[in-house]
Amino acid sequence: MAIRTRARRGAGGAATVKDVARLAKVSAITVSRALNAPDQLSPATLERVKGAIASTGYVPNLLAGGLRSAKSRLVAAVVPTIAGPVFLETIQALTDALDEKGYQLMLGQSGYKTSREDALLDAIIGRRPVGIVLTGMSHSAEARRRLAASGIPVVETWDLSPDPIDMAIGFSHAGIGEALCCYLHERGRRRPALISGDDERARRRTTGFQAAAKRLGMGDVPVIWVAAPTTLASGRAGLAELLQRRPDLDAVGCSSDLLALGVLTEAHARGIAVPGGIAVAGFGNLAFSAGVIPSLTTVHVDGTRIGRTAADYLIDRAEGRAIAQPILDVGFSIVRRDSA
Amino acid sequence: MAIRTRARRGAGGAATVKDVARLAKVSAITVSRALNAPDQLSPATLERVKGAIASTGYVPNLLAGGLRSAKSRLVAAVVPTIAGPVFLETIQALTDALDEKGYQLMLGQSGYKTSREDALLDAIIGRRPVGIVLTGMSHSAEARRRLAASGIPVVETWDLSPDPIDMAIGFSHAGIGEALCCYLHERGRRRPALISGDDERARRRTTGFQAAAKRLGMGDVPVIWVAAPTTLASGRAGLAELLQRRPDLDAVGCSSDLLALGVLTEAHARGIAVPGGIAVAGFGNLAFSAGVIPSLTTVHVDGTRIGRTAADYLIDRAEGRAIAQPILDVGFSIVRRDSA
DNA sequence: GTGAAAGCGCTAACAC
DNA sequence: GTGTTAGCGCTTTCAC
Repeated sequence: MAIRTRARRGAGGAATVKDVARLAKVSAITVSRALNAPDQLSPATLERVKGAIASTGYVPNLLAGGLRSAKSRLVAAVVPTIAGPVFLETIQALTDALDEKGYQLMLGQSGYKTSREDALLDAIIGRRPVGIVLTGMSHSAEARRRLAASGIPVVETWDLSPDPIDMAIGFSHAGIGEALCCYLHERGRRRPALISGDDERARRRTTGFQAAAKRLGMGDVPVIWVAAPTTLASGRAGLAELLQRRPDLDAVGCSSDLLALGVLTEAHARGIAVPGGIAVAGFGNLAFSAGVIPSLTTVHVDGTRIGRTAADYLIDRAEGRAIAQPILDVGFSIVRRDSA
Repeated sequence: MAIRTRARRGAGGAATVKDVARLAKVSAITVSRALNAPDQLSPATLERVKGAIASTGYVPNLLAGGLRSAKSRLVAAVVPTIAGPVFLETIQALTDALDEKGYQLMLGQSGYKTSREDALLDAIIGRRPVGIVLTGMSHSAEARRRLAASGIPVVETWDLSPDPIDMAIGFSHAGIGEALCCYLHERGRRRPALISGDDERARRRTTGFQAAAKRLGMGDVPVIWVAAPTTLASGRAGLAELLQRRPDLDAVGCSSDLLALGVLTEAHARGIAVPGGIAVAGFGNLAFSAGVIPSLTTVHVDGTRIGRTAADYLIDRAEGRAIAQPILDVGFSIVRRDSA
């Protein structure tokens, strides 16, 4: 009877290496090798072990393996919220790229509230991920310190801070604001206004736009600040308010395509021609932006590339390879369409 | 020297219970208790241990803890793709609810391709999560078998299959199709058509709609099938094609709000009045749906409730509580707006 | 090509 | 209240 002690299958416990080993008449380590280094085994043994794995339904416990080998094959990503459409491409690409290489993604939301950020960090660091991807997160000094102290590779994305914690893949938000302002100026617009979400990155685009406007002699640019996440409704309300403040405006830059769609909608409701009366530009190049009438001029950022590169960087680090460009500017492009 | 052997701080290794224990002059288990059962300790010891934790920067290794206690505090969620806006609310609510109770989310994408589904399942089961949330996933028989064999609690969401693997939180897709058909019929529409994504759940809504139409004597309902993910552009193209097939149609039901926005756009481009000429209805009640002109009649499903309830169910299970309603119908509602 | 022993970092079980 | 011992399931190391 004592022999059957470990055969506690079905009683809550899953099959372990030992169960498989016993069945295949090999040692535990041979089972491990059948999965991690199959070419170290003779074909015959390999076959026998595989059979035993199949018939026991054995699925290796990655907690145990990760503990021993100090390789968790887990990557953590933190976004402010997943409900905004902005970072989805990046997360999608990240998950896919990780999956291809046998890594998994753990997702955390910092949710614009700093209070829980520390608990979230502990939960992440505690799982000893091979890397952490920070996306659109404005982290406290304390958070930065803890991340650095943890020694876990970190990639900050969707931004290019002057002194990243570790690695960074992003672009210049101020640069986008400037570029958009110049774009509108070149097309003859002289009285632009902005509708912007109140998150940090949108704010930086706004500042960039205003600086460029000043330089180009377009004077002060009125801004409507709306609470993130931005919506179509706030875009409509924003245009309405802007028209009161400055009835002669000839261009509206929006910090998201959803806001821009709101502006298009409100303009249509009021009989204002776009781009005849006012030009409208968005940010994000969402799925609907090409299809609306008039089609929406916007700023495109390659979120997929950001996610995929972040995965590559972290896996390279995990596997001991050097990163050629730890700070990578992926740039952006203005997608010229009918609305501006 | 031998005494300092374990003090490998900085050399890649993070602080462990032992490091903290040594510093606080207690045993390892006392450190463990300071974190997991603080009221079992005297205030003085607790204080000392906390100080040691702070000064070592100790973050418990959850892999080790999870291995020993067989409690991973990890929940896995699988979605077909995160890039569609449909499941976001659910994932957001799930993450938030888990976070509140000290659990984390691991995210996987089945990506419409069944091939990698098995590898994904192994990666998930291998981490011994306390539960798995399946969202909008059409799983193979083999996948069902493996999940059931794993003994891990499973919640299937956004659907109500007749024989769930374990638990289910969703609603009837066929019921939505029927309800929408009746809604249009009541409003005097007699020649409806559909534009539908080709995923399984959309297909079920379509079938429900057609069955109801037949019962109400509206004859065959033409359907345009579009590839998932659905876009505004495919909605525009869909309406164009429908008008060729059936120039006298008076209502269009869409399997997503994005498709419906495409239909509104195309109708506008062609000078067709909505709802005067044709009525338009969507599905999903996305952020923009209330704000467009005309505002979009659509079907609302409480994705937040689904996510939150899924988290509750799995945590209840993990902590040994019974689930009163393992199969929960959260229903749906038709949001009556201007377009229909 | 295969195995035995040891131990990753933590906590359950049982002392005291 | 606190400590000792053992062991979760795996893989590293060294042996043959």
